[in-house]
Amino acid sequence: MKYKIPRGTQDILPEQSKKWQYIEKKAHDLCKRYNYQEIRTPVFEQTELFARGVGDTTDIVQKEMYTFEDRGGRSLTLRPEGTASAVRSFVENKMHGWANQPVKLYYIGPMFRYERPQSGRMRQFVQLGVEAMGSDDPAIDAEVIGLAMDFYRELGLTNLKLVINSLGDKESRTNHRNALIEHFKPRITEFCSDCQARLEKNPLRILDCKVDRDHELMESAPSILDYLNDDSKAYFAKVQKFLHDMNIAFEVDATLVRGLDYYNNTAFEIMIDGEGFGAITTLTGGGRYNGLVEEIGGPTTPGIGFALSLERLLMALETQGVVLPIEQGLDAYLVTMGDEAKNAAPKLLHKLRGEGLTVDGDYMDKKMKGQMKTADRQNADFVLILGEEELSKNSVMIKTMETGHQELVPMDEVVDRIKK
RNA sequence: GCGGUUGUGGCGAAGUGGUUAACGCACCGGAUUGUGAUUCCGGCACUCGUGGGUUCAAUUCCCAUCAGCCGCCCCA
Repeated sequence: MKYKIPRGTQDILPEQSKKWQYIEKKAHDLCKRYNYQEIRTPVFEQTELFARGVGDTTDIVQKEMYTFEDRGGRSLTLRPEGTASAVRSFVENKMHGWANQPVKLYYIGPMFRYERPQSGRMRQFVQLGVEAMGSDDPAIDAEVIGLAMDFYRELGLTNLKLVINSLGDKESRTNHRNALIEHFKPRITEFCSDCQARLEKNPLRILDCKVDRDHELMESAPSILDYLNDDSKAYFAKVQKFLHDMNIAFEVDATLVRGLDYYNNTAFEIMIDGEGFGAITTLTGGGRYNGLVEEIGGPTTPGIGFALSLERLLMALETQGVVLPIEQGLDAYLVTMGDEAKNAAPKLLHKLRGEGLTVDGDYMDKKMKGQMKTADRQNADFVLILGEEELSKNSVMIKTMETGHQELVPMDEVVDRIKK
């Protein structure tokens, strides 16, 4: 084969795209109920936006971006995530001046990261992202988390685990980070090579290392929760109270770290339990990013949001055997015999479709038997048989496929007959 | 960026250094000249991911490369 799909991408074929349409519609409906409005931004942005927004020490920026130069010499990047774009648009369109605050936005669209593909990780993948900017009320943290949980719940997913943590403000984070380095550094050689690399890069990650989980220094390591200042502590307590009030189960994990630089205070992940799901169990990641709008050039504005992958959602639905209520099949299939009937087909099909019916007919010049077989395969409720006999009586033979019963119906009663 | 594993028709899957590359499913045609099941009969791979090498001869051996899958890192 001469041409192949690019690595880490996929064609979503009709059988799958039905599911996509279903979950996308669910997302739109749910966001509407929560009063979040859709925003559509370009799939590429100035490279600098991501370097600045996502953080130039992150893996995403350092080694995963699709960056290219356009003919005008501008450095552009296919978006690796959606928050930076949403914030850019917030600032550029001066949304901080909008009458309704906070500004509550969502988007669904493809993101791009240059990584080695594996289960649940593609180079092009689709995220549903939700962002609320302008409020630092802990109630909106709970709202955003609740939206994500509702989305999964309404689609029928079970065995979900909500994990939350507080990363504190910038000062708390720096202090904690230094404490961690001090804690591990003297004996870092006792740890795996990954952890040794993590020490300077991201010491927090040492805490959830699978290799060294039983090392005695793990238990005694300083917890971020002990480094929160009073405001951060009170804020985190409020978020937990609201989640509790909303009857949303969660657990606090002081080792939960998010990989993007912009997070502070509330951080959360929604994970899935269960066999056969592969190594990647995080379905949703999100958190608060109070410094980001300012970083991008806007006024000081708090924000919180999350992103979830639709591919991973579909995988989860698949492994849990959730069947989505997707309609399929035709209302009717038109079978014709003879040239005269064949010539009358377009007019009849067009009329039926104009009445809102899902119908199809033969374009492969098949014999009657073949046409019947096609109708059966396509799950048609009715077969409309049109031959010389029917034409001469200005009628159509309507066969109910399930029962096999059939009767001759005058042409102008066909629509009513099928609709009921 | 690193590691493991796989690559034969639309799909699944055998196979061998040398004559027509099994079989199953699907599909197409016929038996049934106006009817979807089943059954029976027939059809359906100038070719074994791609490129190169070894050989009289390669789908089979060697090398490279690309891709899929799984994992590490990281992330949604």
